[in-house]
Amino acid sequence: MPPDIDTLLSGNLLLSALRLPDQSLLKPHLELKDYRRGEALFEAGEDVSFISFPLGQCVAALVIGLKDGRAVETATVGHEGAIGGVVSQGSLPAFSRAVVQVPGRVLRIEAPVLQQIKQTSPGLRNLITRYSDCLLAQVLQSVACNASHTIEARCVRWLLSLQDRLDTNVLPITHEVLAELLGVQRSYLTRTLRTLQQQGLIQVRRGRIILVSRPAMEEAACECHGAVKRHFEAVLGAVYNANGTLVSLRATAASNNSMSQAI
Amino acid sequence: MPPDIDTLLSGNLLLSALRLPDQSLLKPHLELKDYRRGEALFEAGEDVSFISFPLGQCVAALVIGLKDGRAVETATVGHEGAIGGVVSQGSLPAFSRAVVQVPGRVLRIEAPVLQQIKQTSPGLRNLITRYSDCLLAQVLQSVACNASHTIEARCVRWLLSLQDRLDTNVLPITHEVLAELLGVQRSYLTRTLRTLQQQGLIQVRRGRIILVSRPAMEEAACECHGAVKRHFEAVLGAVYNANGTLVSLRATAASNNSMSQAI
DNA sequence: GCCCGTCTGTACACTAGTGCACAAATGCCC
DNA sequence: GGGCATTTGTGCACTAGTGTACAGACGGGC
Repeated sequence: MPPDIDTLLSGNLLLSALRLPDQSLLKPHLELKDYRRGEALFEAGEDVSFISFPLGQCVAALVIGLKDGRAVETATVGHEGAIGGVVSQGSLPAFSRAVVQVPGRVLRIEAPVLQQIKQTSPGLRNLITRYSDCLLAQVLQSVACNASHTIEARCVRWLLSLQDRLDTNVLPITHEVLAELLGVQRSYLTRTLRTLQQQGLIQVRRGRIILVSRPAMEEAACECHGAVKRHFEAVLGAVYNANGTLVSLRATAASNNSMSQAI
Repeated sequence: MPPDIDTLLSGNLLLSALRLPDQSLLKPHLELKDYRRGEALFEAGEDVSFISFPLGQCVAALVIGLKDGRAVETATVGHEGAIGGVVSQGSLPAFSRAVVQVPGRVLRIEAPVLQQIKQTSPGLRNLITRYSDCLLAQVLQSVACNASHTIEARCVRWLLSLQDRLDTNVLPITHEVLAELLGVQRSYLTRTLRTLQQQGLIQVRRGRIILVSRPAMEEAACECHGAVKRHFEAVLGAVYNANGTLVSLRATAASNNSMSQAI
């Protein structure tokens, strides 16, 4: 039995924030797709033909490949966002690779079709603009973070931000992969994770990391996690809550105003 | 004598890439403003009310302030671009601070007015979208760069990217300021600059750094400088050249196509 | 042409993180 | 329930970069 489209839409915070008429405009064009860990949504240099909205637990990342073969993560996108031509509006070559970190499903739409619909829907335009701004904020903060913070703090930040996008405290990732994403040495990361475990923040298992104490993690993380989250709340908080449904992203405080003009 | 508006427009590559009718739409709303080194265009958290187009040699930077008082540069903007609500389209709180690195003049326009004009001008919309994508690319690359490359390589990258925006090889910057922007220790940066001087790449003077051999610098820089530049050329190359005037940004190769749909 | 604040050079002890090699453990598959 | 690939743990030598302190040099302002 094919899943109900409305149920699917509700798996992504952006899509479910749209008013019903806007949702209706999109529905006929949305396509459901399953991704496995490691699969690429698009490659650097390719024209981006689809914009994808991760559903539920699915998490993808924007990754920059370097000459020496490393591939560093630059942004994480889960059910709070969208990936693929969000800023460029499709039709331009992708600068980064998009790869699935946590497998799952996405709803995707052809970029030109989305552009078309945006012409007629201010709500959709507004929503995507707001998300673009948050995506940029996330990346800006990471530039400063990578220039300034220790691997330990960055690692904790990363774990928190993955958990924000899941609803479990068991994070499915190996040291190897995490080290690659952070752009650091695997052996050193193992030692860092050991330290965190000794401090009682996490439990390390083969292929997964279990968060034990979220408050202690937030203490140990660099400020960057909180800074980005606050920006999301300021810019998209009220939007996410607009339809009074899902209040995810583990809202810490009341969502800021500064966006009374609504969507 | 007030400077001729057309001469001013030609000082910014985005503005001068616009077709004449689009330029005419903007002209009545553009305001000329002078900035001194260190002045802020806007502060983090403020609503961004203006979008500014740096003219000639003027260079500004997006800067993220950290708790410990450091302030790391996340993006550089000169006469090839614009700064302030480029992605957010104004009307949202700024996530970063914008500060002038190299003094000069900008043409600025109120964000809501620009939004208004964008409604009626596909060329303007397209241009700003393209630039937004390049800005994002620049920042994405910096995330990976800061995670992976040595201070020496990053420093050389930074010097090159500043020179791209000036037309001189004398860069007006102190070790202190550059170290802050890169998020590194001043004393170590001094040593790094010494090394570069010994290798014959630069000359170090009080308050300025003189590039001696651009080819050697490009050799010593990390790949990031080139990667970002190629993306600018792919996405904006033909646009910058559209009016057949200024061909700046030290074009290395023929500008790529992939954007035949023009602006 | 001298003064003084700012900028640059350098020394030193120290820590964070690299790079590599290999051993040990886990857990999935049959 | 044993075998085996993958993942994790750890040892070690090394380098890059921090943090701090202070001396010296430059050059603009008077």
